[in-house]
Order: sequence, then structure tokens, then C-alpha cells
Amino acid sequence: MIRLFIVDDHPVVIEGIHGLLQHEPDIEWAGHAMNAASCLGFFVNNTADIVLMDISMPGMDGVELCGLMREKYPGVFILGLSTFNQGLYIKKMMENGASGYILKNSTKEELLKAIYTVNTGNIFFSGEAGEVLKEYQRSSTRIPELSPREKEILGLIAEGYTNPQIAEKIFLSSFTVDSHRKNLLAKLNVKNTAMLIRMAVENKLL
Amino acid sequence: MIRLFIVDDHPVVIEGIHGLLQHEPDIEWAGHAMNAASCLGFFVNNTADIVLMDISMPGMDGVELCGLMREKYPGVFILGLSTFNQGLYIKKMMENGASGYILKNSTKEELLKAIYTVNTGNIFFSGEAGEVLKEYQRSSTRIPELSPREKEILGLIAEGYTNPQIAEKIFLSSFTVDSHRKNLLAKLNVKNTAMLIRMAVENKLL
DNA sequence: CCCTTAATCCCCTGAAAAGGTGATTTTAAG
DNA sequence: CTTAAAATCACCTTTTCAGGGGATTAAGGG
Repeated sequence: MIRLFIVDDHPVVIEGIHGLLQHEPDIEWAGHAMNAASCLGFFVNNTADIVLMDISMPGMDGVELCGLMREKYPGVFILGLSTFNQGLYIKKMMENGASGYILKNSTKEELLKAIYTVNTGNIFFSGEAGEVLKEYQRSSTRIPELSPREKEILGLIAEGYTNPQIAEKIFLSSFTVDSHRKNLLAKLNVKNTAMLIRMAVENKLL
Repeated sequence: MIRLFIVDDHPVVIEGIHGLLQHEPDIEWAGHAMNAASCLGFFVNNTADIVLMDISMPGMDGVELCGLMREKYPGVFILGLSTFNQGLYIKKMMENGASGYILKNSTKEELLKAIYTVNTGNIFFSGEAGEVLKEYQRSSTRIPELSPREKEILGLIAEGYTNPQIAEKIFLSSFTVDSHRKNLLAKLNVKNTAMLIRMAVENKLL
């Protein structure tokens, strides 16, 4: 028997999921909360196996709540619940210890599969959520093309080499390295090394 | 019927998984390869639904192969296969489009669950693989404690502000900012801004 | 109370990066 | 063949950073 708790500020969603699962033999409805505080209150005297958690809620959001819950009750698995196009939040939920992610328009089958997978300590990700995540990453990866040489030099900068060192390493004039470096700054529209490296790492150019 | 193909340079693993699954009614053994080239060769004239792929192989490694396969055959789902303690590779596989990850010492049940989950376009992650990934992230997050002030300044550096700008922004002497900056370099054991920011981003200090 | 740490401030030097303004050569694409 | 982009090299100025040396104050733990 899997005890299920749901946190969502939309009554429709709570009702909908309740309806979907009320006749499932292996699933017990532990209760629901419509905000973070109320959820935390519930877990003081009660528990559940899995928490279905909306990410966007008034007050403390799901991401923060997820982190707190995982800290206080490591045995409770959290399954993120989202509508579409919220890639950033999906990513953040996973970083905060969620065991999976499904979209609110999932089918009953998908929902069940997610619940069972998460319940055994594994991680589930709806394909659609995966898509959203990828789309998010694509959109934030929309940066100008860098030439192979520029990428190479970018990599060396990130490893802490200075222009003269890079020049020596790849047999170039340090003037040339400097030129490439300036081109990198211009292409990525940043003004110094710190921003350059941050951009590069965030956009997985390294 | 799910057509399964496996790529692994260890005959034992191929044989083992074959043995585990040979009597499964829904699973068809499409074939196996012991290196990347042979796998690519197979897919020229054949196909499969899911590829079980080892990450560490001679020649082209699983990570690269995974990226290639996803590009050429987007309909084929890839399930990473690893022994323990290879967190870095698990991460890379996922970044290269794998649909999941399981450890080689998984039970038959887990393996089947993974296959069925991936086959429907969802993403599966064995709990153990999740652990490995977390452990990996923990170990790479083993960095000295930074004071709140240092974190604040680190953040501003990453946003591209120079020492005088930071000083003005948070009402400090630029000498002070410079001191903090030097302490950051010392604490994180790096020698310039580029390495500092790379460290910071990789260790999620920002 | 002492010790440590964080946080603040100061100075000097030399190296590196940023900003600007050029140029030539090779290579890939039209 | 022409053009555009990439890659190469050069010089000069100003700003910023890195490395070295210090110092004082405030707060917290042992």
C-alpha cells in the first residue's frame, strides 16, 4: 500500500488526481495541502510514502518545499508536478532531491507508473517533461557559433592558463591568443573573463 | 514486442543479460555489438527499439556513441549501463540524450522496469545510479566553506562586476573587495578569475 | 579570557586583460 | 573568381587583477 499526499494550490488538480486514483487498490490517499506550510504541518504528526508536489505555489514554492522535505523526511519521495513549459523549475526540483517529474496532463497509466517507480526508490521522468527540459536547455543554449580555435582557447582559459601560457602551449603568438580572446568576449557579448567563463559553463561550451 | 540491442565490450555482461531476458515474452533479442563501430554498422541495415549501452568501451566510448546514435536514429532509446562509481559518465550520458541509466548489478525486475519505462518514451534512473550520481556530485562539491560575504562577492564577480564596481555596489572599499577576492582564490585553490568562476559554477556556488 | 575567524581597510609591484586599430594569409562557400 | 570568415600577427593605452606585505575591529566558541 502506497500512501500518497498531494500539494497543489489548484483544487481542480487535487480533485482530478484524487478521482483518477481513488479506486486504485494499492494506493491510499493520505491527504492534501494547498500550500507549503500546510504540507509541513501535516508531516509533523503524519507521514506518507510519496508526495505529489506542484512547483508553482503562493508563498513558499515547490522547489524550496522540496528541499526542506527531503532534508526533514528523507524517506518520503517527492514527485514533481507541473504544467508544460517550466523547464527551469523541473531542473531545480531535481537538484532539490525530487525523485521524478510528471506533467499534469499525464494519463492515469503514466501517473501510476511514475508512482510505482518512485516508490521503489527509482527515478521517473515523463517523456514530455524530458522534452520540456530539453527545449529549455536548447533555448538557453542559443548562442553565437564559435570557431574550433575559439573553443579550444576558451577551454584553456577556463583551465586557468593566461594568454602567454596558451600561446606557448599551442604554438601561437600571444597577440593571436589575445585576438581570439577578444573575439570571444565580443561574440558572447560579455565584458570580462568572469562573465565569459560563466557563460561558457552555463551553456556547456566546455 | 520490444527489440533490444546491447553494446558492451564484456562478453560476460552480454551473456548475462541475454540469459536474464531470453525467456521474457515481450522482449526480442535484436543482437549485440562489442564496440561502437560494430553497433553503428548494425543500425545501417537493422534497427532496434532500445539499446543497452556500456559507457566505458575501447575506441569510441559510450558517451560519444550515445550522442551519435541519438542524432542518427532519434527513435531508438538508449539505456546507459554502468558499474558503480562512474558518476561523471552517468551525467554525461544523460546530457547526450540517454533515456535512462541502470547499474550492471541490477535485478531482473529493475532491468525490466527500466526497459518498459524507456520504451514508452519516459526516463528511468535506478535508485543506485541516482546515489552514484549524488555521491559524485557530493565529492566534487567538497570545497572549503565560504563566508556569506565571500559568496556575495563571488556572485558579483560572476556577474562581471570589477572590484571598484562591487565596492561601490555594496559600500565597501575596493581594497576590501580585493581582499575577499584573494581569499576566494586561496580558499578554492585557484590562480585566477577564470578558474574561480569555473569552480564556482561547477560546484553550484552561484 | 583568549583565540580564531570574518570582515574591514591600506599600500606597492608587476603581470595580465580589456579596448582600440590595424594588417596578412588561408580556407571555405557562393 | 570573388567574398567572407577564420586564423594569424602587431602595437599602444588604460584598467584590472594577482601576489606580496601589512593592520584593526567585531563576534563567537572553547
